[in-house]
Parts: sequence; C-alpha cells; structure tokens
Amino acid sequence: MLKRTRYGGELREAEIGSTVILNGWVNTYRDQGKGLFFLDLRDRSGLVQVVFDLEGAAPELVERARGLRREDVIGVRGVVRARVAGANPKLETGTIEVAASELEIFSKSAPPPILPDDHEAEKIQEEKRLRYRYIDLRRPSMQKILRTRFEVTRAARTYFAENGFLEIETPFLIRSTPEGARDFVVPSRLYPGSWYALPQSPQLFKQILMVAGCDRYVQIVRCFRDEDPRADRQAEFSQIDLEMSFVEREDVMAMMGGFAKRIWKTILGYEIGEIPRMSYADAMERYGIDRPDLRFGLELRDVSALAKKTGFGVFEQALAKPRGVVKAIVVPGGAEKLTRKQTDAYAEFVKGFGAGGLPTVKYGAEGFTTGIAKFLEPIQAELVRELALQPGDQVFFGADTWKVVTKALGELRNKLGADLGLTKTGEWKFLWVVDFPMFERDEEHQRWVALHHPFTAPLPGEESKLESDPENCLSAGYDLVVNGSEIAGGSIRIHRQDVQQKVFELIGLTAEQARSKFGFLLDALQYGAPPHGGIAFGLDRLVMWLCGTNNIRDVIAFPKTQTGQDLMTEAPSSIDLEQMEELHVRNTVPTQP
RNA sequence: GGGGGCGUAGCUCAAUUGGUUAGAGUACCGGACUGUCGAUCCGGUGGUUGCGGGUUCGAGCCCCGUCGCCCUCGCCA
Repeated sequence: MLKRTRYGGELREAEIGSTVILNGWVNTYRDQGKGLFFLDLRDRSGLVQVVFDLEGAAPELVERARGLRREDVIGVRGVVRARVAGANPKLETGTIEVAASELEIFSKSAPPPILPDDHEAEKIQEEKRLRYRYIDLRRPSMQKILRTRFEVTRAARTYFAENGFLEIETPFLIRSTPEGARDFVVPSRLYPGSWYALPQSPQLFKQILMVAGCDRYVQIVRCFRDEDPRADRQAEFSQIDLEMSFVEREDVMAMMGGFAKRIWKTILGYEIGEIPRMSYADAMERYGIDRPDLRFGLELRDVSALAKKTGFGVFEQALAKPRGVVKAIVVPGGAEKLTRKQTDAYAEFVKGFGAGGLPTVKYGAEGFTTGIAKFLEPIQAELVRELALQPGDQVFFGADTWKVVTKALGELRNKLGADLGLTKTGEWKFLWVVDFPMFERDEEHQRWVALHHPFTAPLPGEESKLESDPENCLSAGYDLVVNGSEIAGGSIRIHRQDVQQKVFELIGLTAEQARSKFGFLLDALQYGAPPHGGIAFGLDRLVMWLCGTNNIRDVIAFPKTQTGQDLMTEAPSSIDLEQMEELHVRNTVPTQP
C-alpha cells in the first residue's frame, strides 16, 4: 500500500524536489490526451494538482490514470515540482504540482450523486447533502468547520484544566423530571412500564457533584430536548457545561469571560476586551429583548408621558390598558431610506407579535409628515427634543401593553438592524445580562414560573422577597450574549434545602410533589451542600458564530432535519415486534401496509 | 398545533401560463486532444414531473388529499 507521507494541501514551494506519497480522493480530472493527465487530489488539508506525463511515467501508468473518475480513492507517489505552465492562484498549492510515478487505486467510486465542491454546495438542496453526508463532509469548508469545532473543545479542555476543573461524565439514562422541555424517553426492559429520560442538561447531576466535593466540574456533553427545531437549534445539541463550588456570581462570570476571551483569541485571533453588563430590566426597556444586539443603536424610547397629551385614539386606548405604554424607535435617515412598501411590511411584521399596527412619522424641515403626523402636532416640539430627532429621521411607535410593545419593537429593532445593514461581520459585541427576575407570571395557569430554572438562587439580599414580593425578587442568574445571541447561561444555585423548598412551593409544587420528583436533590442539600454556581455554553451556537454560518446543521457532523430525522440513516424507524415486547411497549399507530 | 416557501434527469435548473416526442448545463459512457486547472471539442445513455386521486379531448401546469425538506409563530425551565 502506498502510505501517505504528507497531506497534499500542505505542500508548498519549499518541498520542491522531494518525493512524497499522497492519499486522497480525485476531486476533478483533466484528460489532455494520450500522454498527459491532470487531477486535483483532495485530502483533509485541501487540493493539490497531480500530473501524469510521458516524460516521467510509464504509458501503462498513464493509461490507468486516465481511467480515474471523480471521488475515486487513490495513493500516488511522485516528486514535488514547480508548475511548468504557470500557477493556479485559486489553489494554495497553486505554484507546485506532484509528478506521479506510481498510482494505487484503493477504491473506485460510483458516479457521485452530489459533488463535494464548495462552489456547488450552496446550490445543492440541503436534503441531498444530508442524505449523502459522507460526500458533503469532504468539502473543504465542512472539514474546516469540523476542525474549528475540535479546536473549540480542545481549547475548552485546556482552559478548564488550567483552572482546576475536572471533566466528569454524567448519565444519559436518567429519571424524567418535569418542567422545562419535553423529554425524550427510553423504555426500561428490566422494569416493565418504567422509563428513562435523556437529559435536557446535566443540571442536577452537576449540582450533586458539588455536594460531592468535586469543587470544579466541566463536561462537554450532549443534551436532548424534544421540541420543534429552528435554524439555530435542534433536538440533540452540545453544551460546555460547568459548575463551581464556594463561588459568587462574580467568580463564575470572571471564569466564563476568561473562557470567551480564550476562544475568540485562539480561534479568530480577536481580543474581546472587557465584557460590559446590563440588567435584564434595562435590556427589556431599551432593546425589547433579553439578549440585545449591541452592534447598533435604534433603542426603544418610552414616550408614554408625551403620548398621553396627543389625544390620539390608538395611544389613549393603549395607555388605558393595564401596564399600557407607548414606545418609539428612531431610524436615523429612515425618511429617505425606507420606502412605503417597507414600512407597510414592518407593520405586518409587528402584527405577527401581537401589535395592532405600526404608527409612524417622518421628521423633516416641515416637521412631522405622513402617517400619524397630524395626531402628533400637539407634542411635536417636545417629541423632537425628547428623541433628539434630526431632519430625515423616521419614527416608529408601538402602543399596547408593555409586553406586546416590548416584544414587537424588540423584534422590529433586530429586523431593522439587519435590513439596514447595521451589522458587520467581524464585529463582536459581548454583553453580560444580569439581575433577572426569579419568576414570571403565567397568567394562563395563574401561577409563577421560574424564568431561568427552579434551582436558581435569589441574589444575596433578595431572599426575603421570596415571601413578601416574589414578582420583584431578583435572581443570581447571568446570560452571556454576543451580537444578539445567547451563547451561555447560568446562575448561582440554591444550596439550602429550605430555600429550595420555598421556590418549589412558589412555582406550585407541593412538598409531596417536590419530594417525589426532586427528592434526591433535596436530600443532597441536607447533607452539607457548598454554595455553588455554574453556567453552560451552547457549543453548536458558539461554533456557528466562529464559522460564520446561521445553520446549526452545518456545525454538526450528522445533524437531524427539522422533523427530527437523520436522512442518512433514516432514523427514527420502526422496530421489531419482539423488541417492543421485550420493552413492554405497544404500538398504537396503525402500521403502514 | 398554526402560517409561508419549495419538490421536473444522479445534481442545478427550464418548459411561451392546459397543447406535438418534457429541454439545457453538469455528472456518467464513447471518441479527439501533450500544460490543463470549474479544461475544451464531437457524439451518446439517462425522466413514475415526490406520491395518490380528480377535472379535461388533452395535466409538469388546474382542484383535492398525502409525503418530504426549509423558514417561522407557539414551544425550547
């Protein structure tokens, strides 16, 4: 066997004159006739041109070479030499080529259904790429993503090892716990009628590792949530998960900030600098979202006080609602940049988030024009001052309950940022969001739900509000946001059994329910639990940002479709009747004929 | 569960809006070619128009159902 001595894509002019053996796939071939045959050999490192010619090779060799086709797998021995007829600037190896003297064909390829060319791949239906994933992954850009993902996890292990963390595995077959996302479940063979669940995260296990004295835990771990996927999430995903003992939130944030800095430095050579902070309340008021994209302004401004003076029906009705507000977004230069068609489309857009419409005005030399200009006459001067309007600006208003306005304008703000080209690649705006409320009111079920999760501790000094004022009790949670995307989230945990009981009670779990579902945690907290806290990084989303893709399937070697299928293996599938009987389950779906 | 988009040759697309035998590029096969590089030139194979019904003299195109993929709202403690 011709065994590789070098990766072809790494060869450069310095190697001219040396003999190498390359292994790889035929990317393309160019048959020049009887005696001259070129091919581009692809391996993990990239492409290099291999030439078979009469001067240097036996005719028999040339004949065999001429039979090569795309995606055949070969070994080649040859001498590295300078290109005779000029370089190919498109290849990193474009100034050299390998003059082949020996060829071994390891495997012929059937005509490939798709070709692993980066310039083709954009056009190929993703369905085909997923079906033939083993071909698609041969593409240089996919190889680069796989490598980047590995560099991230390697840097993570190095960083956390340097900081005294232990990587400890937690089980995949666990007890199903309520709340949160829908569980994937696995039937038990040995306990008829009983089920395991796959973990949505190792949350409880890592807390128990702290009780167990492990002090600092990290794990790069798969998590499972049986919810409908999106472009940036799927049922099965990975976290860099960690937990620390004897810490306050400052300690965890410092550790994670250091990790983010390490990653951006290692992978992109980028210096993050100090990561600013913002309270959840601020984020919601000014950006309408708990993960603001700070790459652009367009902040939401509360103009309720002024709106009250207009007598405009839409504003009045909104302000009459419980917690009704009127907020504004100023688009600098929007009067000219935004067409009527666009602003109409934005009105439709915000309706999708429950807003009744999108009142708007343009500001110019003659004051307010278009839209609701006439209604704003009484407050024009004050509004111009309040919003620091410049001629040419356009103002959009949201008028409804705080919740609807916040959501609608927050989403509109992000859309405007994208549409107006306010986000540049290579720009990184990090932000810690802190001081979340412990609870959110679920009006439909008339109860409190934990905003983060029910193991999150109140901020020091806020504990008493659990009794007196749960709505305004702040938590010791923290989210790390980059460019409007939440890439990590965590909190200081409750380490006292009585506090944990109280929180369970507030979210509507009776003592009995809490005991039956989380008894092991409550027990553990009784027997010497250190103060502890942690955080989890979404590995997939992290790699997406680092690789510049907005498709989570690009950063997972074998991803699932939006309906949870693996198109390559065709999972999920039906199972044999015997398998089902062994597992004590029965199929209630009529079988296909 | 709701909304939107897509589905024609292995792949990427077209088919003058219901009209002859569904075309092109590419891949593949055969031939030519000694410096190509997304090689080129000549010729060729290749189709259950996702699937199932329906309307019609006639359906890739219209209608109904169904399957699959993507985006999205809900959902994702």
